[in-house]
Amino acid sequence: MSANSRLTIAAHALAWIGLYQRQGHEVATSEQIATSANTNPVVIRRLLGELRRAGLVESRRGVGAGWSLARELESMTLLDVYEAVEPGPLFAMHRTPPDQECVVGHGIQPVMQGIYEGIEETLRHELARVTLENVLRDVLAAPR
Amino acid sequence: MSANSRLTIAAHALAWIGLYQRQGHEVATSEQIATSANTNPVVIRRLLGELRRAGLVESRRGVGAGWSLARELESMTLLDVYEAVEPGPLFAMHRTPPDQECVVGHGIQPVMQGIYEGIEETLRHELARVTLENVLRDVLAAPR
DNA sequence: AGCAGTCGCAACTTTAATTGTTACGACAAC
DNA sequence: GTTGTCGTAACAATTAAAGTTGCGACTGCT
Repeated sequence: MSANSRLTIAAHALAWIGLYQRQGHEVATSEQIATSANTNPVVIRRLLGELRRAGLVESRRGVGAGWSLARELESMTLLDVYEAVEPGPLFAMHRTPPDQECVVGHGIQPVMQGIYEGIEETLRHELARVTLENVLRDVLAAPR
Repeated sequence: MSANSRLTIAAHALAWIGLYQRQGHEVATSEQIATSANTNPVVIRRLLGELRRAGLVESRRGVGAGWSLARELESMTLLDVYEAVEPGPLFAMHRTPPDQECVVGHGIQPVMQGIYEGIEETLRHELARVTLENVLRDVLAAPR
Protein backbone atom coordinates (compact mmCIF):
# COMPACT_ATOMS: atom_id res chain seq x y z
CA MET A 1 0.00 0.00 0.00
CA SER A 2 0.99 3.55 -0.31
CA ALA A 3 2.84 3.50 2.92
CA ASN A 4 4.11 6.74 4.25
CA SER A 5 6.59 7.39 6.99
CA ARG A 6 5.13 10.52 8.52
CA LEU A 7 4.06 8.86 11.75
CA THR A 8 7.43 7.16 12.07
CA ILE A 9 9.41 10.34 11.55
CA ALA A 10 7.16 12.36 13.85
CA ALA A 11 7.58 9.80 16.64
CA HIS A 12 11.32 9.83 16.03
CA ALA A 13 11.44 13.59 16.35
CA LEU A 14 9.40 13.67 19.55
CA ALA A 15 11.47 10.96 21.18
CA TRP A 16 14.62 12.80 20.18
CA ILE A 17 13.47 16.10 21.63
CA GLY A 18 12.31 14.38 24.81
CA LEU A 19 15.62 12.64 25.33
CA TYR A 20 17.61 15.76 24.54
CA GLN A 21 15.66 17.77 27.06
CA ARG A 22 16.22 15.11 29.72
CA GLN A 23 19.91 15.53 29.07
CA GLY A 24 19.52 19.13 30.21
CA HIS A 25 19.11 21.02 26.96
CA GLU A 26 16.42 23.62 26.48
CA VAL A 27 15.62 23.24 22.81
CA ALA A 28 16.45 21.00 19.87
CA THR A 29 17.02 22.31 16.37
CA SER A 30 15.44 20.89 13.25
CA GLU A 31 18.93 20.28 11.93
CA GLN A 32 19.90 18.06 14.85
CA ILE A 33 16.73 16.04 14.50
CA ALA A 34 17.17 15.84 10.73
CA THR A 35 20.66 14.43 11.21
CA SER A 36 19.35 11.72 13.51
CA ALA A 37 16.47 10.88 11.20
CA ASN A 38 18.70 11.13 8.15
CA THR A 39 16.51 13.57 6.29
CA ASN A 40 16.18 17.23 5.48
CA PRO A 41 15.62 19.89 8.17
CA VAL A 42 12.69 21.34 6.25
CA VAL A 43 10.91 18.01 6.37
CA ILE A 44 11.31 18.02 10.14
CA ARG A 45 10.11 21.59 10.43
CA ARG A 46 7.04 20.80 8.41
CA LEU A 47 6.15 17.84 10.58
CA LEU A 48 6.88 19.67 13.82
CA GLY A 49 4.79 22.55 12.56
CA GLU A 50 1.83 20.21 12.39
CA LEU A 51 2.62 18.87 15.84
CA ARG A 52 2.74 22.42 17.14
CA ARG A 53 -0.69 23.10 15.69
CA ALA A 54 -1.85 20.09 17.68
CA GLY A 55 -0.27 21.47 20.85
CA LEU A 56 2.40 18.79 21.22
CA VAL A 57 5.48 20.96 20.77
CA GLU A 58 6.51 24.60 20.88
CA SER A 59 9.05 26.51 18.87
CA ARG A 60 11.22 29.49 19.61
CA ARG A 61 12.76 31.78 17.04
CA GLY A 62 15.83 33.94 16.97
CA VAL A 63 19.30 33.00 18.14
CA GLY A 64 19.23 29.88 20.32
CA ALA A 65 15.95 28.97 18.71
CA GLY A 66 14.55 25.46 18.38
CA TRP A 67 11.86 23.08 19.46
CA SER A 68 10.69 21.88 22.84
CA LEU A 69 7.91 19.66 24.11
CA ALA A 70 4.67 21.37 25.06
CA ARG A 71 3.60 18.44 27.22
CA GLU A 72 5.20 15.49 28.94
CA LEU A 73 5.85 12.45 26.78
CA GLU A 74 3.63 10.43 29.14
CA SER A 75 0.64 12.47 28.06
CA MET A 76 1.20 12.08 24.33
CA THR A 77 -0.07 9.03 22.50
CA LEU A 78 0.63 7.85 18.99
CA LEU A 79 -2.99 8.73 18.30
CA ASP A 80 -2.26 12.39 19.03
CA VAL A 81 0.64 12.24 16.62
CA TYR A 82 -1.33 10.30 14.02
CA GLU A 83 -4.17 12.77 14.00
CA ALA A 84 -1.80 15.70 13.81
CA VAL A 85 0.19 14.28 10.95
CA GLU A 86 -1.98 12.02 8.81
CA PRO A 87 -4.48 13.88 6.69
CA GLY A 88 -6.69 11.38 4.95
CA PRO A 89 -8.40 8.08 5.63
CA LEU A 90 -6.62 4.75 5.53
CA PHE A 91 -8.54 3.32 2.59
CA ALA A 92 -9.84 5.32 -0.33
CA MET A 93 -13.01 5.05 -2.33
CA HIS A 94 -13.07 4.82 -6.12
CA ARG A 95 -11.07 7.57 -7.81
CA THR A 96 -13.99 8.25 -10.10
CA PRO A 97 -17.52 7.70 -8.84
CA PRO A 98 -18.91 4.28 -9.79
CA ASP A 99 -21.91 3.86 -12.07
CA GLN A 100 -24.92 5.00 -10.06
CA GLU A 101 -27.26 3.16 -12.43
CA CYS A 102 -25.78 -0.12 -11.27
CA VAL A 103 -27.06 -1.54 -7.98
CA VAL A 104 -23.56 -2.37 -6.82
CA GLY A 105 -22.10 0.90 -8.07
CA HIS A 106 -24.79 2.75 -6.23
CA GLY A 107 -24.64 0.95 -2.91
CA ILE A 108 -20.97 0.07 -2.54
CA GLN A 109 -19.57 3.36 -1.34
CA PRO A 110 -21.69 3.90 1.77
CA VAL A 111 -21.15 0.28 2.73
CA MET A 112 -17.38 0.44 2.43
CA GLN A 113 -17.33 3.81 4.14
CA GLY A 114 -19.09 2.33 7.12
CA ILE A 115 -16.71 -0.60 7.30
CA TYR A 116 -13.66 1.61 6.98
CA GLU A 117 -14.86 3.98 9.67
CA GLY A 118 -15.22 1.11 12.09
CA ILE A 119 -11.73 -0.08 11.27
CA GLU A 120 -10.21 3.35 11.72
CA GLU A 121 -11.92 3.63 15.05
CA THR A 122 -10.23 0.42 16.12
CA LEU A 123 -6.94 1.68 14.77
CA ARG A 124 -7.26 4.86 16.79
CA HIS A 125 -7.92 2.78 19.87
CA GLU A 126 -4.72 0.89 19.32
CA LEU A 127 -2.68 4.00 18.68
CA ALA A 128 -4.06 5.60 21.83
CA ARG A 129 -2.63 2.78 23.92
CA VAL A 130 0.97 3.71 23.16
CA THR A 131 2.49 6.84 24.68
CA LEU A 132 5.62 8.52 23.44
CA GLU A 133 7.06 7.75 26.85
CA ASN A 134 6.58 4.06 26.03
CA VAL A 135 8.35 4.59 22.75
CA LEU A 136 11.33 6.40 24.28
CA ARG A 137 11.65 3.84 27.06
CA ASP A 138 11.74 0.98 24.55
CA VAL A 139 14.18 2.86 22.36
CA LEU A 140 16.57 3.30 25.28
CA ALA A 141 16.15 -0.36 26.20
CA ALA A 142 17.17 -1.49 22.72
CA PRO A 143 20.34 -3.60 22.56
CA ARG A 144 23.46 -1.79 21.41
CA MET B 1 -2.22 9.55 3.62
CA SER B 2 -1.34 7.67 0.54
CA ALA B 3 -4.71 6.06 0.41
CA ASN B 4 -5.29 3.53 -2.30
CA SER B 5 -8.52 2.10 -3.51
CA ARG B 6 -7.44 -1.42 -4.33
CA LEU B 7 -9.43 -3.03 -1.51
CA THR B 8 -12.50 -0.99 -2.44
CA ILE B 9 -12.36 -1.90 -6.11
CA ALA B 10 -11.66 -5.55 -5.39
CA ALA B 11 -14.67 -5.74 -3.06
CA HIS B 12 -16.76 -3.99 -5.68
CA ALA B 13 -15.72 -6.53 -8.32
CA LEU B 14 -16.44 -9.53 -6.11
CA ALA B 15 -19.83 -8.22 -5.09
CA TRP B 16 -20.65 -7.52 -8.72
CA ILE B 17 -19.68 -11.02 -9.85
CA GLY B 18 -21.59 -12.56 -6.97
CA LEU B 19 -24.76 -10.65 -7.75
CA TYR B 20 -24.48 -11.32 -11.47
CA GLN B 21 -24.13 -15.04 -10.88
CA ARG B 22 -27.16 -15.02 -8.60
CA GLN B 23 -29.06 -13.52 -11.48
CA GLY B 24 -28.31 -16.66 -13.44
CA HIS B 25 -25.23 -15.72 -15.44
CA GLU B 26 -22.22 -17.98 -15.66
CA VAL B 27 -19.41 -15.49 -15.91
CA ALA B 28 -18.82 -11.76 -15.75
CA THR B 29 -16.44 -9.94 -18.06
CA SER B 30 -13.84 -7.45 -16.95
CA GLU B 31 -15.51 -4.89 -19.17
CA GLN B 32 -18.85 -5.19 -17.41
CA ILE B 33 -17.21 -4.84 -14.02
CA ALA B 34 -15.09 -1.94 -15.24
CA THR B 35 -18.22 -0.14 -16.39
CA SER B 36 -19.81 -0.51 -12.99
CA ALA B 37 -16.65 0.57 -11.18
CA ASN B 38 -16.05 3.34 -13.70
CA THR B 39 -12.51 2.30 -14.50
CA ASN B 40 -10.49 0.47 -17.10
CA PRO B 41 -10.95 -3.25 -17.82
CA VAL B 42 -7.24 -3.86 -17.47
CA VAL B 43 -7.29 -2.49 -13.95
CA ILE B 44 -10.02 -4.99 -13.13
CA ARG B 45 -8.17 -7.84 -14.77
CA ARG B 46 -5.06 -7.03 -12.79
CA LEU B 47 -6.94 -7.04 -9.51
CA LEU B 48 -8.91 -10.16 -10.35
CA GLY B 49 -5.67 -11.81 -11.38
CA GLU B 50 -4.40 -11.31 -7.85
CA LEU B 51 -7.65 -12.61 -6.43
CA ARG B 52 -7.33 -15.66 -8.63
CA ARG B 53 -3.86 -16.34 -7.31
CA ALA B 54 -5.44 -16.25 -3.86
CA GLY B 55 -8.09 -18.74 -4.92
CA LEU B 56 -11.07 -16.39 -4.68
CA VAL B 57 -12.07 -16.29 -8.34
CA GLU B 58 -11.55 -18.25 -11.53
CA SER B 59 -11.28 -17.13 -15.11
CA ARG B 60 -12.21 -18.72 -18.40
CA ARG B 61 -10.78 -17.78 -21.78
CA GLY B 62 -12.04 -17.96 -25.30
CA VAL B 63 -15.49 -16.95 -26.51
CA GLY B 64 -17.93 -16.59 -23.64
CA ALA B 65 -14.98 -16.07 -21.35
CA GLY B 66 -15.01 -14.15 -18.08
CA TRP B 67 -14.75 -14.41 -14.33
CA SER B 68 -16.60 -16.44 -11.77
CA LEU B 69 -16.36 -16.94 -8.03
CA ALA B 70 -14.21 -19.82 -6.86
CA ARG B 71 -15.92 -19.89 -3.46
CA GLU B 72 -19.13 -18.71 -1.91
CA LEU B 73 -19.22 -15.06 -0.84
CA GLU B 74 -20.00 -16.26 2.70
CA SER B 75 -16.58 -17.83 2.92
CA MET B 76 -14.63 -14.79 1.72
CA THR B 77 -13.65 -12.09 4.17
CA LEU B 78 -12.22 -8.67 3.51
CA LEU B 79 -9.02 -10.02 5.05
CA ASP B 80 -8.72 -12.55 2.22
CA VAL B 81 -9.15 -9.73 -0.26
CA TYR B 82 -6.79 -7.42 1.63
CA GLU B 83 -4.02 -9.97 1.74
CA ALA B 84 -4.46 -10.80 -1.92
CA VAL B 85 -4.42 -7.22 -3.04
CA GLU B 86 -2.36 -5.10 -0.65
CA PRO B 87 1.35 -5.68 -0.91
CA GLY B 88 3.09 -3.63 1.75
CA PRO B 89 2.66 -2.68 5.37
CA LEU B 90 0.35 0.09 6.53
CA PHE B 91 3.06 2.35 7.94
CA ALA B 92 6.54 2.70 6.54
CA MET B 93 9.88 3.13 8.24
CA HIS B 94 12.32 5.92 7.37
CA ARG B 95 13.07 6.10 3.66
CA THR B 96 16.76 6.29 4.43
CA PRO B 97 18.09 4.50 7.49
CA PRO B 98 18.40 6.81 10.52
CA ASP B 99 21.75 7.63 12.11
CA GLN B 100 22.88 4.46 13.87
CA GLU B 101 25.32 6.46 16.00
CA CYS B 102 22.39 8.20 17.65
CA VAL B 103 20.60 6.33 20.43
CA VAL B 104 17.20 7.24 19.06
CA GLY B 105 18.20 6.61 15.47
CA HIS B 106 19.49 3.22 16.47
CA GLY B 107 16.57 2.06 18.58
CA ILE B 108 13.56 3.62 16.90
CA GLN B 109 13.04 1.23 14.02
CA PRO B 110 12.62 -2.03 15.94
CA VAL B 111 10.33 -0.26 18.40
CA MET B 112 8.06 1.17 15.72
CA GLN B 113 8.13 -2.12 13.82
CA GLY B 114 6.80 -3.90 16.86
CA ILE B 115 4.06 -1.37 17.38
CA TYR B 116 3.02 -1.45 13.75
CA GLU B 117 2.91 -5.23 13.67
CA GLY B 118 0.54 -5.27 16.59
CA ILE B 119 -1.68 -2.73 14.90
CA GLU B 120 -1.74 -4.63 11.64
CA GLU B 121 -2.69 -7.75 13.53
CA THR B 122 -5.66 -5.90 14.97
CA LEU B 123 -6.53 -4.59 11.53
CA ARG B 124 -6.52 -8.09 10.13
CA HIS B 125 -8.82 -9.19 12.90
CA GLU B 126 -11.30 -6.48 11.99
CA LEU B 127 -11.14 -7.25 8.30
CA ALA B 128 -11.72 -10.92 8.98
CA ARG B 129 -15.04 -10.11 10.64
CA VAL B 130 -16.62 -8.87 7.41
CA THR B 131 -17.55 -11.33 4.68
CA LEU B 132 -18.25 -10.39 1.10
CA GLU B 133 -21.72 -11.76 1.69
CA ASN B 134 -22.15 -9.06 4.35
CA VAL B 135 -21.00 -6.48 1.87
CA LEU B 136 -23.37 -7.61 -0.88
CA ARG B 137 -26.29 -7.82 1.52
CA ASP B 138 -25.71 -4.27 2.71
CA VAL B 139 -25.24 -3.04 -0.82
CA LEU B 140 -28.59 -4.48 -1.82
CA ALA B 141 -30.20 -2.98 1.27
CA ALA B 142 -28.98 0.50 0.39
CA PRO B 143 -31.72 3.08 -0.19
CA ARG B 144 -32.47 3.89 -3.79
C1' DA C 1 -10.30 -23.95 -40.68
C1' DG C 2 -11.52 -19.44 -39.68
C1' DC C 3 -13.83 -15.92 -37.00
C1' DA C 4 -14.88 -13.40 -32.90
C1' DG C 5 -14.77 -12.31 -28.10
C1' DT C 6 -12.18 -12.13 -23.94
C1' DC C 7 -8.34 -12.95 -21.07
C1' DG C 8 -2.98 -12.46 -20.16
C1' DC C 9 0.48 -9.65 -20.05
C1' DA C 10 3.94 -6.32 -21.12
C1' DA C 11 5.16 -1.60 -21.94
C1' DC C 12 4.27 2.93 -21.49
C1' DT C 13 1.92 7.29 -19.85
C1' DT C 14 -0.60 9.87 -16.50
C1' DT C 15 -1.73 11.28 -11.99
C1' DA C 16 -1.16 12.19 -7.23
C1' DA C 17 1.19 12.18 -2.87
C1' DT C 18 5.22 12.38 -0.36
C1' DT C 19 9.72 13.64 0.22
C1' DG C 20 13.70 16.33 -0.77
C1' DT C 21 15.91 20.79 -1.96
C1' DT C 22 16.73 25.65 -2.38
C1' DA C 23 15.91 30.18 -1.18
C1' DC C 24 14.83 33.98 1.52
C1' DG C 25 12.34 36.78 4.83
C1' DA C 26 11.17 37.09 9.98
C1' DC C 27 12.56 37.00 14.40
C1' DA C 28 15.21 37.42 18.75
C1' DA C 29 19.46 37.00 21.71
C1' DC C 30 23.67 38.95 22.11
C1' DG D 1 23.64 44.98 13.57
C1' DT D 2 25.17 40.41 13.43
C1' DT D 3 24.05 35.69 13.77
C1' DG D 4 21.49 31.41 14.00
C1' DT D 5 17.17 29.30 13.46
C1' DC D 6 12.46 29.12 12.31
C1' DG D 7 8.50 29.89 8.68
C1' DT D 8 7.16 29.26 4.40
C1' DA D 9 6.90 29.22 -0.46
C1' DA D 10 8.32 27.29 -4.73
C1' DC D 11 10.01 23.75 -7.19
C1' DA D 12 12.30 19.16 -8.34
C1' DA D 13 12.72 14.22 -7.49
C1' DT D 14 10.84 9.97 -6.26
C1' DT D 15 7.47 6.59 -5.78
C1' DA D 16 3.13 4.03 -6.16
C1' DA D 17 -1.12 3.52 -8.15
C1' DA D 18 -4.06 3.93 -11.94
C1' DG D 19 -4.99 4.41 -16.71
C1' DT D 20 -3.97 3.23 -21.58
C1' DT D 21 -2.56 0.74 -25.69
C1' DG D 22 -1.33 -3.17 -28.13
C1' DC D 23 -1.10 -7.76 -29.25
C1' DG D 24 -0.71 -12.70 -28.56
C1' DA D 25 -3.29 -16.82 -26.57
C1' DC D 26 -7.16 -19.25 -26.01
C1' DT D 27 -11.77 -21.30 -27.06
C1' DG D 28 -16.76 -21.65 -28.58
C1' DC D 29 -19.05 -21.26 -32.66
C1' DT D 30 -20.02 -21.57 -37.60
